[in-house]
Amino acid sequence: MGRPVLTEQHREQRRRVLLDAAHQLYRERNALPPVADIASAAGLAKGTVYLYFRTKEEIFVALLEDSFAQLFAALAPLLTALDMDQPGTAARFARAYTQLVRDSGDLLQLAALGNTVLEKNLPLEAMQRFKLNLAQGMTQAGALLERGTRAPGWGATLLLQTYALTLGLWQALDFPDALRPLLQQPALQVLQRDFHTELEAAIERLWSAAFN
Amino acid sequence: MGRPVLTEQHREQRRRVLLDAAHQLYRERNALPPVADIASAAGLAKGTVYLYFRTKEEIFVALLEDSFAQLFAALAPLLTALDMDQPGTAARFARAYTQLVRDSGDLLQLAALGNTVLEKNLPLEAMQRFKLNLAQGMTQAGALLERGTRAPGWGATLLLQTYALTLGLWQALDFPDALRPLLQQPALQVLQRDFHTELEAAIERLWSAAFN
Amino acid sequence: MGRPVLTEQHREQRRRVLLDAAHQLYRERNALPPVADIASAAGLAKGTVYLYFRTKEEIFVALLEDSFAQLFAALAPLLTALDMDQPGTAARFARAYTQLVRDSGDLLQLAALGNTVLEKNLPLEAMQRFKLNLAQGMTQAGALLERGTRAPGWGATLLLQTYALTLGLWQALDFPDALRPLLQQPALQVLQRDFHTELEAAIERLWSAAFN
Amino acid sequence: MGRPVLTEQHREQRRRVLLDAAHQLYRERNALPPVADIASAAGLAKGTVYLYFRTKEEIFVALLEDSFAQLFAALAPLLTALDMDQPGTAARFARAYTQLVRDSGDLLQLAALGNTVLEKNLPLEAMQRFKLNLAQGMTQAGALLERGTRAPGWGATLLLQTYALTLGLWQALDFPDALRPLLQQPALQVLQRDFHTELEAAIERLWSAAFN
DNA sequence: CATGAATGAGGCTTCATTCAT
DNA sequence: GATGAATGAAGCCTCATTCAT
Repeated sequence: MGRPVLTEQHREQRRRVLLDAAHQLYRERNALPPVADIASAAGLAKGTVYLYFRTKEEIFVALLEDSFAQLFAALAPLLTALDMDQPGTAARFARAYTQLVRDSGDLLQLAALGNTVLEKNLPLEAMQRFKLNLAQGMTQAGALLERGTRAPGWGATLLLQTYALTLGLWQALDFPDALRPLLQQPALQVLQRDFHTELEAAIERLWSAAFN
Repeated sequence: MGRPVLTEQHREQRRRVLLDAAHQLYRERNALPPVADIASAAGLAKGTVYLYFRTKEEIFVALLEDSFAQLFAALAPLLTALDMDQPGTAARFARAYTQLVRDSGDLLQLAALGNTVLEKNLPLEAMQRFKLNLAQGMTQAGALLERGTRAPGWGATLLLQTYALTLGLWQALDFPDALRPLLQQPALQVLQRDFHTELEAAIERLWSAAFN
Repeated sequence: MGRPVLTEQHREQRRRVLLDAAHQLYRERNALPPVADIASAAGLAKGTVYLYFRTKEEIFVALLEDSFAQLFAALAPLLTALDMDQPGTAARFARAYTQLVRDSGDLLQLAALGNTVLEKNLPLEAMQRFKLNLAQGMTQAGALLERGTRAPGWGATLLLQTYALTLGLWQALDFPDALRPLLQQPALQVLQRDFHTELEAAIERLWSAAFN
Repeated sequence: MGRPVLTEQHREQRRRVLLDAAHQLYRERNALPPVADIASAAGLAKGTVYLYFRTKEEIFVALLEDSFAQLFAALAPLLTALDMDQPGTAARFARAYTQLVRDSGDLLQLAALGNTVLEKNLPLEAMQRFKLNLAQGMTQAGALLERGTRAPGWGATLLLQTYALTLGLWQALDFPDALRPLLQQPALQVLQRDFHTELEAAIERLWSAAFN
């Protein structure tokens, strides 16, 4: 009676192809590309996209979710291994964390779209799932930090602050390419810093307060 | 020289009317309103808008600049009065600062548009001016913090981090209205916090590390 | 010969299921539903629909043919029993006919689609068959009216006029649901009449002229 | 302060150009043409169409309203001049009316779209206006028929029936071009009649009953 | 200066139909 | 026969911006 059940795998593959194409185009253009372009970059027809995503925005939230999932996955062992009784916890975490962020690709770029662009045309359910995943990730990672000796919620709060600092710093220090040349001006000194360097310092500062 | 002065005043008035209309509409709709709507809300014709702003986005950057200017203006006396030799500096600042933010209207909402929406269609010069203002504001306010006894740049850095934490936290905790009902779910606990409360705690933490 | 029979029955069953589903959805939405919806309402797959109908429109013409067949089937005994020598023939027919129409479900709604929507994408052959059926129905029923004493074609003509009056009246008095509330306005009085009441009067008038 | 008030005239002109273009295309294709085609046929840009009509469908209702207005305008003198005390009223009206219909262009073709196609995407207000106009036209023309000696509503009712018969007959006798060749078949005799001839006969029958 | 009519690029989404399995 | 994934044509409408008056 019809087709075998290769379906589920196949479906996942297709989604992947589309996500990769979208990701690629997003990087190139720094803006949500038209669906037509995504489709053709994926070697599929325009209509096919809508078999896998209900909305263009849903594609990008999916991308964002992937990035977050990866980040949290990488964060877990890091937090587990973190020896919080030794001095220098903050510095050690800041360094490792910055590396994670560095490896996380366009996470921040995508995340910055979140509140403004993506929410505009996103099926409610998709938005909800995204927020739930985010909350869950923070809660679980937060628990790893508490080690039973801290007040419940302490870890999640610290991670929330960490995330906020990261996202905000990225936005403050990100410049459109066209503006890059102007960065030379001394008056712009505060803003012409290297994001990752600055991130490490900021996180260390935040965490050092949390571990005293 | 009679003409230009009158003209200049008039020009400023017109800009103001347009900015107010745009601001108002933005608040109502949570999205950049069409130029036609801004114009008619201001009691002007569509084409007139372009006599005062080159781009729709320029309107909103102007709004953003205003907000920042106000914030920095309010920040200066606060920083000047801040007695950094007393204990509790961080807490005192956090409290006062949170109040400023609370009073600053839609600063954050607008600021979140920055890197993604506004930069997309902004005359280079406008973008540049905005970044310069921001940098200058931070540098100057930062100097107030240093009081000569700190390394140059120390204050600006702290303020940059403060700003980043504020902006990022706002984005993390902001929910589209449509999602508000779902906030009840316990799984979303981490994200269902009150922004200003959370902000005060985060800033205090950040600053407490800076003052040890 | 065992196979084809079973097959033929089966085929007829399938068609029926699809027709019923289509009919149902059409009533609910007042518009030709997407094939996907018809299929799933029938518990079948989209592709399957095309094993039984060449075109979406063909489904609805089939529905229409069914309705007409029923109407003519009910009309025959009525016309046969009609005593045209008695006075009041027109009134008696009008009453009985209106009842038939009332019982005929969505015949008119579907019929109104005919010239505009359905013809747009209908295999020529299907359109032809439909028109033939209609013509035949009228001719045969018309013959019943003539009773040999009238000129050939007289009956069919009267029935054609009867049908036309019915269809046209339905369209004139049909209002989209969204407009229903506005029917209160006195200016709309002419159009806010009950279709069946009006139909009976109109048919009686038409027929009374034919029987003098 | 800006533009003179040539506007209103100009606006009317533009509407006319668009309506004519739409009308023309509709005749050619027997289907609502794409807005892009209407625009280019009118020598205007696509977006311009939406300065004059909110919806594609609104264009066609406007066309329909025009046709009706013309028909009613022509009907008034005809009804006024109609000597209802002479015998042969029905025949005289039927002849004159049929001529009006013949001259009315695509009125019927457009009218047949009404309940099905047009209502699908029509601003409520436009639909309402259309129905009001129609009702008003019938009511006023109906009053002319009553000459004070008939029950109020009698005339409007007769006209409603007249309209219904006209519209329905047109639909019954209209064949898509592709089917024209098949009309030769004797089985289709009932339906292969000339619309205007048939209309005159039908109207005469209807009216002859009304004037006895 | 101010106007607002005109422009036309831009982009999403729906859906009938096909066809490989 | 049945399936449903894939296709890609089709078409509406919005809106920033320009420019003739």
